[in-house]
Amino acid sequence: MKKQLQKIIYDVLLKLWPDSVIAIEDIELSYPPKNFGDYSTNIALKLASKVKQSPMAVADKLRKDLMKNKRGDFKLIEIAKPGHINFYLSEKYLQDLIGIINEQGEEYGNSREKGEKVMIEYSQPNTHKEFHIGHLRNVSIGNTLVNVSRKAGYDTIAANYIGDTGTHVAKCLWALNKFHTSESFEEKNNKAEFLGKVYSDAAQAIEGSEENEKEFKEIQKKFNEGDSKLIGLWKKTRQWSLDDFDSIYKKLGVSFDVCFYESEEEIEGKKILPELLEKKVVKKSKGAVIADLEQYDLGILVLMRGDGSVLYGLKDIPLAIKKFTKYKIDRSIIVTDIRQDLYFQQVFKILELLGFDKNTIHIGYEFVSLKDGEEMSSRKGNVVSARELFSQVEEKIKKQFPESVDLEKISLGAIKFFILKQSSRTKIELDIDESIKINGDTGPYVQYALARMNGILEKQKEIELKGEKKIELLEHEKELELIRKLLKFPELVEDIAQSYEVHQLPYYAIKLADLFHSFYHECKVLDEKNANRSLARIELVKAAKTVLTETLRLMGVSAPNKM
RNA sequence: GCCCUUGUAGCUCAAUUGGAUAGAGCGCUUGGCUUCGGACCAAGAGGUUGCAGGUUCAAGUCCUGCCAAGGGUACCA
Repeated sequence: MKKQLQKIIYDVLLKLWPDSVIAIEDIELSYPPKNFGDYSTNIALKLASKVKQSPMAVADKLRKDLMKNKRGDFKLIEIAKPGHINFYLSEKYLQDLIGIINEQGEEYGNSREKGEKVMIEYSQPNTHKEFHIGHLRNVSIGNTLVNVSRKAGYDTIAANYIGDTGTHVAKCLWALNKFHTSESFEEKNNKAEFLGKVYSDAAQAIEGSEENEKEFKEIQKKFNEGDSKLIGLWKKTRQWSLDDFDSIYKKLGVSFDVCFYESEEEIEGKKILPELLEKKVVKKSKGAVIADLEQYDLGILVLMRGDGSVLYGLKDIPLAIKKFTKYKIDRSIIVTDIRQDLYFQQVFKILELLGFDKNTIHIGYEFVSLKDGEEMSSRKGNVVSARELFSQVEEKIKKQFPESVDLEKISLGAIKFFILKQSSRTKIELDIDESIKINGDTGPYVQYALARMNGILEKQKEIELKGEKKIELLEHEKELELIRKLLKFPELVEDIAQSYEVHQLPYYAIKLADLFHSFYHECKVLDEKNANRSLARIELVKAAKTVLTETLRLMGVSAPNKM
């Protein structure tokens, strides 16, 4: 609707003030406050000084011409102080939308193919470390972006990039050799959890002792040189972590189209280094290899240590190049912790200097900390693992609803909603008891709305409604408000694909659930005495169910049929 | 030191990216099931948007200064 309306306004502008016309995309349409219509434009305010008339005069002229072109979609076009033009959709337009939604089903809200290829890299867990609740924020955001991007018509590749090598791995290997025999760890039940523990113990042991540090450095050197025994241990333990990640992804309902590994990119990085030096994008300094980006106000990035070991940057560059050349993408999106923002600006600048001045975007989110304000750090060993969070929340929900059969769906819904609801700019201080709630603005609240819709649609099968479906009978304020919300869904998808602000999705879902609950209390759906209207209301419930289910799907949340 | 982000109701967060009367939930006060599921609904109280200036038809949003919190800033990722 938004786009059609833009076009209509544009045509009128063209006719009235051909000299002052602005680009069609610059005609802003917003959702006005309550009782000011469905759409609103401030174009008259913008145009007033250009055409040297008062905003209200401009608005009034526009309105008169718009009235002639409005067709049946709008019942009213008004102007309001200081120069807003407000559009009120007709009841018929809203009623007809229900038929459109029910016809399109889950495809409602899909945009046309945009012909643009996008890769979204997210998750990026480290092997040999615990998968903790901070990683959950990354996965929730990344997966939502992928789903939204696809729905908005972009050819989207979901990518993972696993940190399977580096200092943390060497530390873990050192500790495994020193403190554990192979028999002792072969029989562990949760091997990934065990590895995480070994890693944090190792980190602390090395920090506190020079002797340990020396030993570890030797192991690290041997590992980097390809010592066969260490490589064997690395391969085995690495697989434990990878298996663990797979099971977590499965539980979360996310999947990746491609998976990159740091151990592989490290080799590529070494290969590409001579070329980088030759092109003078990087240089040697103080024994290390650096990119001096001071002239761009981006400081200095170290790509290779003095001892010849490869740092993250030298792996990310060949990876980025691969994304653009091998996968032929037009836009590259990387989701990580906000603390890496400068780092990625540096990497993107280096890519630009190499001639890859493509569309590269870093989406940073603030980190998750624990309630006491202490930062989670797997090095310190004070992390709350994702699994621990799952089981604690499930337990909590089980206590509340002992009869529920879909604890997993409900608790995952609660967790993902809680995480996604906050804009990526805010820090999340997590207190499991306080944070993951089940009433109010939460996942379960929305799931409950869906369960009610299901309840109605199930019950409908048991009764006989003798009548004729008359969609024009939907004229109750609550019905129309609900439809108005459904109308906005496609525009929301399009918005998020542009702004990457995934938190709008849970807010939309909550508002939609809200309007449904409110409708539910005011309007009885199944009413044999009013069969015609009942049949129409069933169509509305179906449409609401479709849109709400689809909204949740974008967030990676599913809802139980019964709660 | 320099750079970035944040500061909105008692608490946790929104605000269509410069638009109209700054909105939700939790908590608090009150009301609602002989009814399609009360994990719900309806109503109320609660605000100098950190402080002070500036820009314009219009500022929570932009610019300047200050205060407070967090992060980044050459060998972590």
